Amino acid sequence: MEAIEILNYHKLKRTSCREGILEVMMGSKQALSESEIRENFSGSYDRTTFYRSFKTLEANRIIHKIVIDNLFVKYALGNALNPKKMHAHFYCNDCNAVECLNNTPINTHPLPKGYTCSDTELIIKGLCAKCNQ
Amino acid sequence: MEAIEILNYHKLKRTSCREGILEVMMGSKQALSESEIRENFSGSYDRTTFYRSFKTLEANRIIHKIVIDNLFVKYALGNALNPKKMHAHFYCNDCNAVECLNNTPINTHPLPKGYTCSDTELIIKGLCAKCNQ
DNA sequence: GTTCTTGCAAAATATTTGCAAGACG
DNA sequence: CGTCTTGCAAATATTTTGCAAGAAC
Repeated sequence: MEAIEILNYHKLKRTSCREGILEVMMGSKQALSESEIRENFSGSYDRTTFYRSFKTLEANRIIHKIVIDNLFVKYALGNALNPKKMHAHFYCNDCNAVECLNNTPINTHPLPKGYTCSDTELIIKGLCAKCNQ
Repeated sequence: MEAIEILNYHKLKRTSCREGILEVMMGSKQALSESEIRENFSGSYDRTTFYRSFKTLEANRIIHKIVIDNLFVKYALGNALNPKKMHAHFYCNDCNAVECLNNTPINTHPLPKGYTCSDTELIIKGLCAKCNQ
């Protein structure tokens, strides 16, 4: 799926900022921060515009946000076919990379009486293959 | 264990700010934010001092930090006997309360080849018993 | 042409740092 | 008394908001 198709599908206006963000993200295996996306960007946009674009894309479940402690905020593409499917995220303590672990299932967890769960966030921290050498 | 004992045990100077923070936290079943702790505080301290105190207490594993997306940063007492033991956190979407789920085990999760895990963070979001009524 | 998006400037917020004064042990 | 802690002021960083101009459809 191309960036433009995604925008059309969600009935979002095709602007070069949104299109560029999606292209950068589709070209990366890792989650990217606002500044990382801006660095890989051909055009030049105001940060405000980036933040607003992220918000729109997130509201449409095209991308999702991952917050590592308070250190990093990164964004990753959602699974367009199954946007609600939960998945775990991996954070490398060494190179700070963040990636989605689509094959790591999240088990259901027992909760105290009367509690209900709507969502689960699992962040696994450690060292990625490169940093482990 | 009293606040002063905890400080002594970790060879930290007994200052009224640290002592007060620990007392407020020991009196709460929930994780508290910097501002919530400051509100429940008898004395009056600079925010800088609070942040530095949190940092010291966290470095000594007396408390730990829980970050909910980018919305809330809260602190909770660690388990003094077993500070490294991981546990899950519950976040209530309605009342924004955060609490430690000490009885919820965190399973080990399969990782890609070459990856190693040093820590796991699990945040379960939903509604707490009160907000579920 | 109407509605949504952008850029700019400015505000809000959380957190950190340097430095001198003060408290702890 | 030496070291660690505090308060103040200021810096940093991130994100949000209002408003007018501009682009999309």
